Amino acid sequence: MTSSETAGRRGRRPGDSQTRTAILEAARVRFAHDGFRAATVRAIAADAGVDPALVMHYFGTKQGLFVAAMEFPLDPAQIVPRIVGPGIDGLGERLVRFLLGLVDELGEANPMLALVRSAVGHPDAARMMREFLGEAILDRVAAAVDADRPRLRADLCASQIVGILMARQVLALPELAAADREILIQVYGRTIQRYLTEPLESPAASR
Amino acid sequence: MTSSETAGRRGRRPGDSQTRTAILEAARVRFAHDGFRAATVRAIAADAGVDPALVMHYFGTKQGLFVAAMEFPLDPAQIVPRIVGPGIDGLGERLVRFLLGLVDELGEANPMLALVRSAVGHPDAARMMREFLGEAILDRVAAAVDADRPRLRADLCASQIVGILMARQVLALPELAAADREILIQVYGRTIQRYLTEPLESPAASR
DNA sequence: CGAGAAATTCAACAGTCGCTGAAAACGAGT
DNA sequence: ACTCGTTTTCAGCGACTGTTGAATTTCTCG
Repeated sequence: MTSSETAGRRGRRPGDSQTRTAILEAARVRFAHDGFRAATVRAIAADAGVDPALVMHYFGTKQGLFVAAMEFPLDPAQIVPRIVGPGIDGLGERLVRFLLGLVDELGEANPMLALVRSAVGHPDAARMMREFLGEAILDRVAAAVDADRPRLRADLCASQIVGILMARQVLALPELAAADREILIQVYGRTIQRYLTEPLESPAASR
Repeated sequence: MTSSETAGRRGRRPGDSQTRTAILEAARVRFAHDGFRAATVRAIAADAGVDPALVMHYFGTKQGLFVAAMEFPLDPAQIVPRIVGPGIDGLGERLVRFLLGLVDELGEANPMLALVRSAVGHPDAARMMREFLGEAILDRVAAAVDADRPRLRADLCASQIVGILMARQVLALPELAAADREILIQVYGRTIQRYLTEPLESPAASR
């Protein structure tokens, strides 16, 4: 792809340099595909048509590259109001619709998928996932609904959302991947709505 | 731990040999902790108090060790009837109760967690997870319920179950880990019950 | 007791990984 | 034209990985 006649030679290439963003894009794809540990600096550099040392020059360490690549393309302060704004009714459906739309839109370079895949065996990624999905989005959504135990409700939602990502993208469950999106939005939307609004039974009042 | 005076010397140790099962136990713990890729043969051997070469002698390859370690301690043909037997009513709750009980009971050496953690970046593990959770358990449970699209319903259940494992064990969401088990059983149980029995809206009847 | 099978370790090979230091080629300012 | 900072590659180091072949000790059976 990036095999012009100047690439491969030593020293700076002529013209404007977009190698930094090319590295970031390649990193997002690789991290989303393989997770933090299995994605190698060498492979990312090769995808970007660049020497591995250049990656270290720009981002210092592999971890630094990971943090830079996970910088999310969307600001939670903008998306949360769009989900919460129209009111409690249909909240779960809007959240799931937004999530599935995001997955389709981001394609191979999906930071959320990269975080999920990396969280396994890389605690830093698990923390980043908690901070983004939990604190930045779901905690605010749950707080907007005026119900008891908003933090627990946010965690319940997170468990179903992460499960959707794992089942569709990682496990590749066939019926789930092939299912009509509107059906998934309605089914999962009702689940999220329940986790946000339904009364959480106390164990004493068992049924 | 396993530092008797005979260990470390060359050749066979005196007495009965339980090293094979010790290796399997250490492998389950390591695979559950770190996943297939990050768990090293050397670390597993060290935990078992054994030379890495002995692992290869018994199991051939790291993949062979993985397959042997994932041999599940429970037979699906025995557990599925216990869940389905009492009837449709309370099915979801029984399934979730069984799952959470299993997680507590297995402790650190949890093959399900090992499969989830390994599925990322190791397609063989993803296939094993699909075969065990999907085909061996959930497909049968969903088939016992007489509803349309049983395969899709099984996948929906799988997505929530995998999400529970990820959220509690991998992401370690604090409220979810601290929550009362009976509450989780009831909340998740209702979700599973819905996925198994509720009508799946058609996209044409979008309302 | 003697022989073969089993269990166990040692030492090492070949590959990959993240990372480093130096050198080369280019762009921009004076 | 000269200099300086930026971009880029090269070559390599040290650590770690799965795996192997041979050597050593013990057990088992006749």
